[in-house]
Amino acid sequence: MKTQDTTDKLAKVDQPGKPDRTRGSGAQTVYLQLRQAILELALEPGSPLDEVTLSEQFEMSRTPIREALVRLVAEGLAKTLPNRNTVVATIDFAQLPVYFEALTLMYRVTTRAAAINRRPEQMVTIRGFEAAYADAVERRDALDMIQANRDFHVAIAEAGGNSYFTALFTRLLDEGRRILRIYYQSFDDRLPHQYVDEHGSIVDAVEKGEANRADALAAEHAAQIVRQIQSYIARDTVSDITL
Amino acid sequence: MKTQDTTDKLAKVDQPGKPDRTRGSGAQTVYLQLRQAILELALEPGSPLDEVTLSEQFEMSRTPIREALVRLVAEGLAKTLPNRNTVVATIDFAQLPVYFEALTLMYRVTTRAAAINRRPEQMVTIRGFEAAYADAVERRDALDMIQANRDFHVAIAEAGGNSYFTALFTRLLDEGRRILRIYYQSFDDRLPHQYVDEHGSIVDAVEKGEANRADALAAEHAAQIVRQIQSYIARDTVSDITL
DNA sequence: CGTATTCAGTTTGTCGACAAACGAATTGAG
DNA sequence: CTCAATTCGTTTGTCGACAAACTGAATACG
Repeated sequence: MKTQDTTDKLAKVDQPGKPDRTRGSGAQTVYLQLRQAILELALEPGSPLDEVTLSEQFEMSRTPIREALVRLVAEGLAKTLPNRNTVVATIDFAQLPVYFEALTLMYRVTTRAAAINRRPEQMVTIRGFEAAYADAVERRDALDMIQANRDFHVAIAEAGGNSYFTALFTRLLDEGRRILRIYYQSFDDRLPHQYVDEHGSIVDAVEKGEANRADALAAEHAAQIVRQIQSYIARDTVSDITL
Repeated sequence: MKTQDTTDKLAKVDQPGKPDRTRGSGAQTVYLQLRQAILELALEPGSPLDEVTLSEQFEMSRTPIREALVRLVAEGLAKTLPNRNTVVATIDFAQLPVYFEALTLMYRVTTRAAAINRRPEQMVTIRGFEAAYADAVERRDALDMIQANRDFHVAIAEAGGNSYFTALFTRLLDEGRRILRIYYQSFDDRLPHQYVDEHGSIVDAVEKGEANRADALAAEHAAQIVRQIQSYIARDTVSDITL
């Protein structure tokens, strides 16, 4: 993405040290960028993450690159073949039911907890992301929808106050972006509007502290999403994509 | 008493003059050993993980040490202070309620799933760990109790077939070893025997595929454990341990 | 006497280099 | 012409070195 221009080098002769990059930021930068690229499918599942190539692209040594890769592997977003190379983690469609099961439970648990533990200032944040989602739907911007939807539910989870649930939920939602991204490009506009309404109901239940209702609404919301993705998969026979 | 040197805590058994170790094993070895030491409280929470010291102890360069530390940090077992050093993660007793909440839910969910998805050969494994736990109770070996109890429930979780739940549950149980270890040294022998009975009931429900009963039993089992730990904490006013 | 500053000392973050391990291409035998 | 052994090239795993950033003590200044 960042192509080096030789004229730049010549123009910057008077600067002795070239890469002004704060000390601890190397690995962190690479980690965040790679992570983003993987979740956005800019890096396809299975594509190799070559250390020397990356070190050239990011204009730094292999060491910070390596640290970023180790972190990604620990997070499950990449996989290292010993003595060989590291590749972007593949999406295993056979594990989708299990993924949906976990996702649904986390939807329910975090929303229920939020209804019990929410504080006023957290509701402001939640409402902000709710509006952002509605706005993205209005503009039919699928990417912003995904982002705002994620932020909305993560905010609810944080209001729930259980960091273990929040962590798992966040990971599930982020991992889901790789699936959702396919999904969100292929449906009509009716569903996002329905989700906006469902978000409204959830916020209402959370704010009023109605835990059981919040739980039920979250369950239905999750079921709605799962149903749509499943129908899309069934429709297009993506089953043989063994990425 | 706070000035413990990590040297004696990680006694190196390796002596013969050949530092030949298979290529990819360096970082992995350090990671596993440090992880074990942290979970066993051989490395106290808050104690520093100095890279050069560790590299001397393990007789290897700082690079594999560093990779191990990065992994531990990613897993939440250590924390890096930028440009300073890395320390063993502290146990935050204020987060205990949240921990118990997550632990209880995972007990329930994994046991329920096992009752639905278990296969015969998995029951064999489960019964094996069940016996191992009973045996450890018989021998009054607290360490083996912790280990067998963990293996028992992880085996059940694996029979449940949801890798997301298994992963979170495993992490919770392992993290819990740091707490359980204190706990298991301080109670009378009555409770472990009760746990043996509860394990028996759970296995029975799982084997018969009675999901609701398995769920309820797991919930009660978890509540029992939580109750005991809480009473222990209340009894000894450990509240000011700000590790 | 208290506060700000300077000056070591220590530990990390990053670098370039080298050799092991593995896959692919090449060669040789049947 | 097929298949096995060998060589070659590429990528990783590990190493030692160096400079930056932070800590804490010692010092100067009000």
